[in-house]
Amino acid sequence: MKKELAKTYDPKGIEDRIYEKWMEKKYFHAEVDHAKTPFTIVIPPPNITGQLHMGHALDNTMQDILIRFKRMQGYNALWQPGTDHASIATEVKIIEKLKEEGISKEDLGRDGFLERAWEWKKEYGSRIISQLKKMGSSCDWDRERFTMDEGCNKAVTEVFCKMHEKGWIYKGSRIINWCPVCNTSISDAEVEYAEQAGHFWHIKYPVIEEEGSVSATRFVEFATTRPETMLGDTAVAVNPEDDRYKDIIGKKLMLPFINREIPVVADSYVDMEFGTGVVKITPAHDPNDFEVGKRHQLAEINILNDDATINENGGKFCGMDRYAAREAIVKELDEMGLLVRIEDYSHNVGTHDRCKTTIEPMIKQQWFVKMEELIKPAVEAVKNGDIQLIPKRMEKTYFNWTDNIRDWCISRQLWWGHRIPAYYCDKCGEIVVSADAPSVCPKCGCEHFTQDSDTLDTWFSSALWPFSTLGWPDQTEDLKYFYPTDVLVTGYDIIFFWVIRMIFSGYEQMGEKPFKTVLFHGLVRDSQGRKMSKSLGNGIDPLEIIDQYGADALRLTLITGNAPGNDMRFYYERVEASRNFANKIWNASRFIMMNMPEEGLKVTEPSLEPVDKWILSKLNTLIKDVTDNMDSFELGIAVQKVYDFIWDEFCDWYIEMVKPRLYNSDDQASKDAALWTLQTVLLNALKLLHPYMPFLTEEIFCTLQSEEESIMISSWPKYRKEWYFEKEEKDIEIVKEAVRGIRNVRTEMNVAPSRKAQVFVVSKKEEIINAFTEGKLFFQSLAYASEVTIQKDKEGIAEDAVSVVIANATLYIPFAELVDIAQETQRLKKEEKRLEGELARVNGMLNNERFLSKAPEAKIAEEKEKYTKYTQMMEQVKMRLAQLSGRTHEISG
RNA sequence: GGGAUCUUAGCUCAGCUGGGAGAGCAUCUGCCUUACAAGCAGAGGGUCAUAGGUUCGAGCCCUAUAGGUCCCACCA
Repeated sequence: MKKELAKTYDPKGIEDRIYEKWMEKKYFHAEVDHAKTPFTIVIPPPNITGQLHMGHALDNTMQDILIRFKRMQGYNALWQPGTDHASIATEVKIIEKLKEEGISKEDLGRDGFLERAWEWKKEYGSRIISQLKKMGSSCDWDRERFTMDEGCNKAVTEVFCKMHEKGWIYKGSRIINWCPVCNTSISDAEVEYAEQAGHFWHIKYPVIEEEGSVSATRFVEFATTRPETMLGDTAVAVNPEDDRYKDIIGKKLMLPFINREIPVVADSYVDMEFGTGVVKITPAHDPNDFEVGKRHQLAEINILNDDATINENGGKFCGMDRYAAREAIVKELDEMGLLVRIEDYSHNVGTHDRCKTTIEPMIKQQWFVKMEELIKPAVEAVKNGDIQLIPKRMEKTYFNWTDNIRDWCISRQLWWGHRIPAYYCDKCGEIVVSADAPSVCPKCGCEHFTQDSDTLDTWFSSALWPFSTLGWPDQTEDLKYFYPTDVLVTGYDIIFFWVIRMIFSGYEQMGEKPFKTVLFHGLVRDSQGRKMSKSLGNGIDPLEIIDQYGADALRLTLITGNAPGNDMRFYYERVEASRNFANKIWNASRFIMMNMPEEGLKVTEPSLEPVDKWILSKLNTLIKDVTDNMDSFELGIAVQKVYDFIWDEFCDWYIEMVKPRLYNSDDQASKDAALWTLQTVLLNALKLLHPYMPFLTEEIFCTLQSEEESIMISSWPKYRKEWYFEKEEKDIEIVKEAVRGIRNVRTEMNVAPSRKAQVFVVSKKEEIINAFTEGKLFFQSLAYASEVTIQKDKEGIAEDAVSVVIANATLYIPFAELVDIAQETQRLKKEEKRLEGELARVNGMLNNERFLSKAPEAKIAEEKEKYTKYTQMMEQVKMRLAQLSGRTHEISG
């Protein structure tokens, strides 16, 4: 039956309809099947608070391409989807919403708050999923998971208890990063350093003399960027080698306001060259000072409340905000004559990556994961290639982190998240870590416990994602079959947060890597190269693009011309180009369908003509190249090749070349062969393109091949020996070159297309003559030839014919009127010059003995061949020039 | 301070293990040729940041320099 398609491709309506069909047919669903090889990808779970942004769009397009590719190749492809509870991000959002209602989370209480949080999850968790579906993502939605669902919680608890037992999870008082706004500790990875303009306050403390009196003349001067922390100073340090201060080491200073006597200690941590060579030591509020304090047994005095106001240890500044206190302290120091000077100073300040609040280092009891041993297999795996990072340079970033790893602070003072499975005896305070609340205290026998109120860092559960989603800690069939997963696709920005943690968790819990390959992509930036962000308002909504241009166009845009790990800029013009390509394919398909017989094509073994063999051979090479590229994750290169093939070779050449055969019904066999080839090539090209543009390819495939139900479950094309046609490829390329040559001179000579002209081909070479004889027709349809005459010499060709020189042949096109000989001469001279250049290069190589002795045989042979070709072309150009010059003389003489 | 990366056509970027510089968009010229003007045919445009080096041969490898971007550390 003849199929009708609309004149332009309109993705609206089509995409949703097709996606629904795929869902209904359960094509995305994967079950354990030992007859097939699994190919697994776990999705980087998007936040339940999130909305689809360009980063997701890119990330999911890449995954979908790989999954669809492998599925078509016959793998049992599983794309495991799910969402992340994103503890802090979500909690902040919910608090904001509560604030609008005029209530705080404390008003609701823990249980009430969690109830609200689950409601939130229910409402918004599905939003991002439906948006992913719009992209065409072929995830197995039957397996959708959530990082805080029952199974994941079981996994988290299991890991926590196991690691605690092993001693790798411990509770301790450490300097941690405290966010006073979010009211929680955060890990080192969550601290973002930002350059801020600040001040360097030069301050001095008076020395306490031998007799115990505070000196009015002797001071020790130092500088600080955070003067308010002086309230917690418990020492001042100098370098032991520093001659300037040797005499005061061991002496005491008087801390202003607090009137605490603090010692001068010697510690090599102090840089003599920097500032005055003196550092005030605040062990409770600075990581380095904390270390110094440990070495010198200094007191750790916390001066801050959780909201960053000064606490009772701050004396009269108690209750003031940290910045207000800073101002007040500086003012009073100045009045006391202890402020030496103020210097402008730009320095890096640690901020919380979520809320951008300046963090305060504080000493707190927190839970940590000991990293020293845990990280080892993760380092080894990447070193020995067990896990491959793409691009390879990401390894350096990876090792940079693993080599300087510090213990991971995993407790968060939040409610939304996995609650720490630690219980404290109400009577004696004994800590019991276990999956369920203990009934009796092992120490005192008390039966009342209180669970740790903290929750875990959200990445703690994401770290288990590759196996928790497959059923771990239960030894499920899914887990045995699908684990380890194959590829992880993600942005390089979460390499520390997530990738590394999944790797060491995989080795520790499963004894096996979580994935074989990590494919990194970069950031999608705006057209000016800026990060897309809410505050800048420069974000482009993928859903709007889909609405306007279709998901396929968006997907193609995100993949084309982008190498792994590189950032890209987003341009509407590029989406338009992608959309145009979709339309191009649409129309080529439409053309083919319009020419198909009503009853469908019956031919099974067509007698192929050279041009059919040529395009099949080209397709064959394409299949091989694209498959190779995709196997090595070169997605951008692969799709570029499909694009070029479809647009240039197939549409601009092949279709144009076979049109006369389709319009002429005299030779049914030839027509059938053309139709068969058109259909075969199109279907195969569509398959190659399907992972990139799933909707369009499905729509055409099903219209063209009504007996097959879906392209996505069709088989991936394979290279076939019988589709390799060396001779035909060569012959058609010669014809193309000649056609291009003729078109070229015609435009240069300003000959209107309507004016047909006879073309003479002069060549002595048998194979050239054959190629042109076979391709005669093409010169009429593609190069405006009225007639093509092939002969061995110049006999009968007008002297003023325009000539086109190609290898082994010269084409002459005599136009009715005189061609401007000067112009024609000039054109040929240009060609002569070009050939001179080519010959000079080839000669340079072939006359170089070192080249001949050292270059590979094949390369030498190639250059020799070129030499012959260019020499022949040169001869013909020279000959033609000589003829024209003779004619010029005739005319002028 | 340490590290990574980039510098290729007017713009945005490809260019895999070294072997005659590419694409898209933009520009110019001609075409509404019965699949497609979201198109067709043609054209112009690049000492591949700079300077050295290795090599028969360098956009690609090495060194240095300049400029941009990013990551890590955080000298108070």
